[in-house]
Amino acid sequence: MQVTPELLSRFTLLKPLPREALEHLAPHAALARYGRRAVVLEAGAREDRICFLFEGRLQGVGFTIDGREVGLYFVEPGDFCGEFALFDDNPQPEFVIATTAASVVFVARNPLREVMLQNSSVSNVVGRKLAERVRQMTVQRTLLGLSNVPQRVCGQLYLLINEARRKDDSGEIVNPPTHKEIAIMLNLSRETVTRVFQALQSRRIIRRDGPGRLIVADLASLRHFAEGEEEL
Amino acid sequence: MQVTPELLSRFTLLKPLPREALEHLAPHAALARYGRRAVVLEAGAREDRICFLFEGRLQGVGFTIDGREVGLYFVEPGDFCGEFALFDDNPQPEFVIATTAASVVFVARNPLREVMLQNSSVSNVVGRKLAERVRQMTVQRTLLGLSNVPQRVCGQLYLLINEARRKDDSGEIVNPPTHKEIAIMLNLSRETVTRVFQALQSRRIIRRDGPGRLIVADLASLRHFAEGEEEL
DNA sequence: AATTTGACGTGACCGGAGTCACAATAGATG
DNA sequence: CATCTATTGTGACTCCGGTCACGTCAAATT
Repeated sequence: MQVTPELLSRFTLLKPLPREALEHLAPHAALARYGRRAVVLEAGAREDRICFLFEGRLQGVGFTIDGREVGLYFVEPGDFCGEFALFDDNPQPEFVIATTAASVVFVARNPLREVMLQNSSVSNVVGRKLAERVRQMTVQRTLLGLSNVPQRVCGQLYLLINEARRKDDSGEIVNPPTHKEIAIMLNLSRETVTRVFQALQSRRIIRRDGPGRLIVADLASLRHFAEGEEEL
Repeated sequence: MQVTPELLSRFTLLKPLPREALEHLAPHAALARYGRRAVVLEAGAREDRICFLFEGRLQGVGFTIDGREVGLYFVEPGDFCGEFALFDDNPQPEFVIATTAASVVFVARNPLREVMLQNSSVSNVVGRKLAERVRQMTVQRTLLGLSNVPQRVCGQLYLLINEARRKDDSGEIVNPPTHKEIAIMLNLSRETVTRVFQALQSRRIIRRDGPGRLIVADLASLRHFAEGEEEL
């Protein structure tokens, strides 16, 4: 499938690039579609391409030795992943899996690396991205440190809203992760997440709105619980 | 305190730099000493310098809202931390604290950033470092996913040996972290770590050798426990 | 030498999250 | 429409790691 420079320019990372650079990259780019649960990037593989998400949602996951899944982060449209390949030849540390049907654009590693070196803006963006990733992981790690489990769930919900749009006192999460996915992110059992959701729903703090929309009606309360000022 | 180019060249990041670059950086560098438990980098502060560790050991730690400490990583001599400042102006995400008396060299951010941009090797090393950091956090996160707690402790011990030198079937950890510090890394209580250590000691798998040296006598067994092939 | 501090060790108790088992939906698929 | 599968919902039981409350010991500080 042919990828046009215009398509590439829709990704935030590549947007600031001059036209020639995009035209240089386009021949080395390919579009791909994945179904739910499909593996987009494989852990341990030395990937030679970077993955830009066009639509859908991806999740980075690891696996413990005993087979448990470990959720690491989500990738939203416009964003990219697999950027490690730009820096070294070490293998991809984690799997990236499509949590919904998704279409992605792969850009070959070496051309992109060249562009990056010549274009300090890209270099900066990728660096920032990595730094941002570390920050996010730090926050996530901090969440895991919370001994109060409902608090953890509320904190995660709050983070998810941050990533999406948010209004004054309410917010919504489109295509929310399933309970199981959240559980994996937070090192919890699926049932525990369900129970916390039940508690939040009975308090009118969150509410489902059809399939694929979760409405947070009382953002302030959610934050209270997330910050542990109130026990659930 | 005056910092010489020679001193700077002892850090792996700066070693490959040409002499002029080091001389350019030296005037913007400063040596500092910290006592145990002192705060080297403050979370939330917009640091304008990068921290190179000369001797001692540092630990990156976060704090949850309810005041619990969250251990993130260790910094060993020759390594550096606070490299976020090189990429953006966002605040330092976590505290960096001296776990032992430590001496560090601070290098001002802007000169180093200039050197980095002109010197793609440095740019690469810093990028690799960040990537490595993400990998390490991923591994650490995976450890936290283990439901079996003794397994978690063994895994952490195994990681700590990796970082230090290791022989065929035994290894040693110099200046091992305290039980409390390990507990913080693994989201456990100090007592639990102590109990696991007791179990490992009674099985002759690990052994203290005076203060500041922990000997792993039976590395194979440790790995077995870490990989969950045997229950503790 | 006396005192303080912090690390390590150990038992008893308890709460809360995991696990298991099952039911009830909701979505996908033919 | 009928069927199958994935997600969500709920109860009962169990277990294990946190917490508390000590005691011991070595090192640092006076």
